[in-house]
Amino acid sequence: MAATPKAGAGRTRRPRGSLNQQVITEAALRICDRAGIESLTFEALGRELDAHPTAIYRHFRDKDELLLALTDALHAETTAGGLPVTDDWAEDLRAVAHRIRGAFMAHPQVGQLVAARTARRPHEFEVVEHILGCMRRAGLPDRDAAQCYRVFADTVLAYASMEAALYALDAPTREADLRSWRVDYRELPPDTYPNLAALIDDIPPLDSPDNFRLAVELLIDSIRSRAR
Amino acid sequence: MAATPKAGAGRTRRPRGSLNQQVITEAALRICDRAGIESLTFEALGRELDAHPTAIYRHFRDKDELLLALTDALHAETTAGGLPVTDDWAEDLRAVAHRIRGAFMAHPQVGQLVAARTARRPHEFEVVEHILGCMRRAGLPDRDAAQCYRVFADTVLAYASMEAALYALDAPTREADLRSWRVDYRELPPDTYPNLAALIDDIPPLDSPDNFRLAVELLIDSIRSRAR
DNA sequence: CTCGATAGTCAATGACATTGACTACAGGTA
DNA sequence: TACCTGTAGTCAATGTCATTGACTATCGAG
Repeated sequence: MAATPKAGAGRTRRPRGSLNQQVITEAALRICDRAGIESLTFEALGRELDAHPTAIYRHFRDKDELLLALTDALHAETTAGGLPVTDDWAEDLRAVAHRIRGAFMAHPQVGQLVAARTARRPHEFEVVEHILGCMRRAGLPDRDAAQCYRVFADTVLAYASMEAALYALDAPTREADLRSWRVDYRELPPDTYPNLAALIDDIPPLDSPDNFRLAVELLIDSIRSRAR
Repeated sequence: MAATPKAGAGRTRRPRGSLNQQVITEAALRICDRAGIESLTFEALGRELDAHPTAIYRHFRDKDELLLALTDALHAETTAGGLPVTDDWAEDLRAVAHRIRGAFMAHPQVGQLVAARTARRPHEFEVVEHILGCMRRAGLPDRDAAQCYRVFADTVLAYASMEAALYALDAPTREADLRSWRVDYRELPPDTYPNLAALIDDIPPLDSPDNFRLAVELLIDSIRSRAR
């Protein structure tokens, strides 16, 4: 029965204004979430949209441009509904950091792209403005506020993106990575690696959410003491 | 004149034991440094080694395994000659962080892979041991030392990898990314983005080496105060 | 000297992104 | 109403890759 031909089961040509960056981006996001970034092909997009694969090229110059749009969608999700501003700048920094990580982990297949493709897109403006505000409210002078913004923001992006990458690995590979810590590291000679031997049981797993939390706290603590 | 046929200009079959993971990895590194990661194809590797492209498959299961070997080579370069241990744990942490970044920036095409492919390989053991030692010398109790190790190491890897990714972009794309900050951000409405308008001139460029430096200092400062 | 294992070679194969030519349709104009 | 015209959607290549299975030369053990 209609063995999935070109563009929809015998369907007619796709109506004229029915494709745009928005619907294509959403379809791409669905494919990534469902089947992984390596399944995001023009072929698959065509199927998802019930359109001809190359119809995408009328809306994105190439695949890279589509990927950039996906990362921007993540930033949009971060700021959706507005970023909360309280009278506690540290709490606000914490909140925005975890919101960024949340968006990345909700779509890890896309989140892992952010570190590789640093492009700054429209939806990031709001995050920049927000974090800058926190730094000023912390009491940092302009120069320091600007520098700490850059470092805080980029550290959060880099860390969250790396965690997303781990989370995006297929199960067997990911398991092998984690196993390496649980097993291989325990078999090293204690006289060559004394610290490792002593602390191996205390080292948090690679995928513990506490790692990101601690990273953020360390940064905030430092910023606080610099503000004095 | 011998228009570069298959495996070397009419050369005979490659001698039997002449290929191994070592020489292949080195050839791959040369190709990445010279022409970029996207030029690292089996075809190109064959040319570089004067061997048949598929000869690689006798030494690496697939391309992913080769890429993993490349990231391990970076860790090897980090620890080459040993990591210096002084009586100042903070200085030692600083040194190892910048050494990691140095290796990544020396081979940015490979460095950008590390965040995406978190796999821990043999040559990283030494780095782990070293950083753990610093944390203990800082005076942190075991549990804290282990947690701070995890966060410090992963932050450094993630940040350095992200910087490598920016540095690995082709010149036009990279220039566009940087331009976005110098130009686009200046055209935003000041009433919607007051902090951005006020601090735009103080924000360090995306590619300033001071960013990484400051990130490391913030982490070290926090670790120091936790050790008390 | 013979055999067997295996490194190196070779010729497909199949998945993709990308391109250039083609077609149909919407909206404007006579 | 009929005729343009630009452009979104379609289609059929093309070229680049990684990967595979079969083939062959070579090394070392016996």
